[in-house]
Amino acid sequence: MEALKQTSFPKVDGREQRSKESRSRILKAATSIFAEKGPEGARVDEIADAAGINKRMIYHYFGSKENLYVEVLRHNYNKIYTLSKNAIDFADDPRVNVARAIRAYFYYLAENEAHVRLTSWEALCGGRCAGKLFPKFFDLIELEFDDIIKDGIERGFIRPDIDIRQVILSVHALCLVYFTRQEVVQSLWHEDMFSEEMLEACLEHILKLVFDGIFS
Amino acid sequence: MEALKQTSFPKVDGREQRSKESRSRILKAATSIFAEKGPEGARVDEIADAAGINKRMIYHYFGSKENLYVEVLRHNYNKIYTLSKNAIDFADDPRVNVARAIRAYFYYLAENEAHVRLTSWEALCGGRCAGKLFPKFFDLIELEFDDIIKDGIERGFIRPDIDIRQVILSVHALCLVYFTRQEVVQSLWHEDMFSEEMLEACLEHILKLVFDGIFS
DNA sequence: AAAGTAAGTAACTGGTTAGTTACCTATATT
DNA sequence: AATATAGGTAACTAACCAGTTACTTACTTT
Repeated sequence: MEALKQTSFPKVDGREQRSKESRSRILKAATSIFAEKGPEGARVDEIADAAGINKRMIYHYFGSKENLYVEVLRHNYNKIYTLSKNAIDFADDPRVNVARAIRAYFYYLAENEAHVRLTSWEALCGGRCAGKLFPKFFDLIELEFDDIIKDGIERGFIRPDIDIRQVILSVHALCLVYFTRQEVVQSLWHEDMFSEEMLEACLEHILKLVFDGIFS
Repeated sequence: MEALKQTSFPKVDGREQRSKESRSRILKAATSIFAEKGPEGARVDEIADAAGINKRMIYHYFGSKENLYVEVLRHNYNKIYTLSKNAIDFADDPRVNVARAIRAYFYYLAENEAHVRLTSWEALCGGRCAGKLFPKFFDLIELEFDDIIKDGIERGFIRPDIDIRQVILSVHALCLVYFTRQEVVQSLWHEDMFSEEMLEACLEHILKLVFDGIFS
């Protein structure tokens, strides 16, 4: 490997590689610590420790704590944006489409605590970024659902008086609440949640509610 | 008024009165600043300024920032606890009961931003208090709804396979989301929300969803 | 192999903040 | 009127934290 010293093939463990690794270690550590403590509570020293690098390097790669935070958010929004872009896949029955979309979102939240917490901090700390820098996400969701739901209304599956934006917000709320309001979940169930069966039961409840309501 | 110097009638503007007023001014200022900035972001000096008293007095009346925060939370939970205790009022139609309960909760949230934000901070900062100190609230709600919904099931208005806890959580989620996720609301509606008509439209959507779902 | 450059370190700085101290003032009791 | 006590103030302190400086190490290029 010492033979590969041409310009186009830098040493495998060379500066460039280490640099990239440092940058991504910082971003990973920052994601978990910003998610845990929020943009105010997170400490630059703690992020540096968790990333196993010197604090100076955070300023070298990201300029400031604020900038690092924005980068963490961008990463986070890109992830779900890409995911939902690729999730579009039309089936015949609009019920199947809606159910699949809800299921995908619900399990994404269940498996990405950092996403849930980062957006929650953003919501509380005045949406310093989310709303302004990454507004595309809900535009996409709206467009996506628009197609599915208009198709459903045309074919008589969905009530024509429905407001798509309300539906999106409601589904958002119904999925999110299990992960953002764990004190409430705890105080209602008095036991540990989030086994595979429990999650599936919650999702099923959401689907039943969206499809039929609670009244018979 | 200077004549009323007996033991049982202290001077109107005496120490006791001023003391009580100071205490409640601190509590009021603390509520609004803790709600705005959270338990970490709130500054004791800022609370003192807002209350128009010296910082020393906060330590005199409440001992510590943490203690003051707990007191603010206790106050907040007592308020809604008392409110929902008094809201029980059986009508014949379980639909009327459920609709009234949802309406009351929705408008309580709309009119009490501090409550919405305080519980949101609590949810994120690890429920240092809410879950442990004030678990009675959801027990009460559960008991209350339990009656209403069992009555509804017996009389064939409500689907018998429904889990009451899931219903409570869903209603909680559906009402809360308008006030906790304003970036999402903004990015869906692109306009200022929360006029009287808009609020009523949102509530109507929630009721329709709970009563019938979105499918026809 | 020498020079240049980027990665990395440790120790520091200036500003902020929870909590304290020493002191003053007004009210209530004797 | 004298004394005790609770309400109130300003200035301080010890800890903490974002960001910086001056320096060292190691890789890459010539």
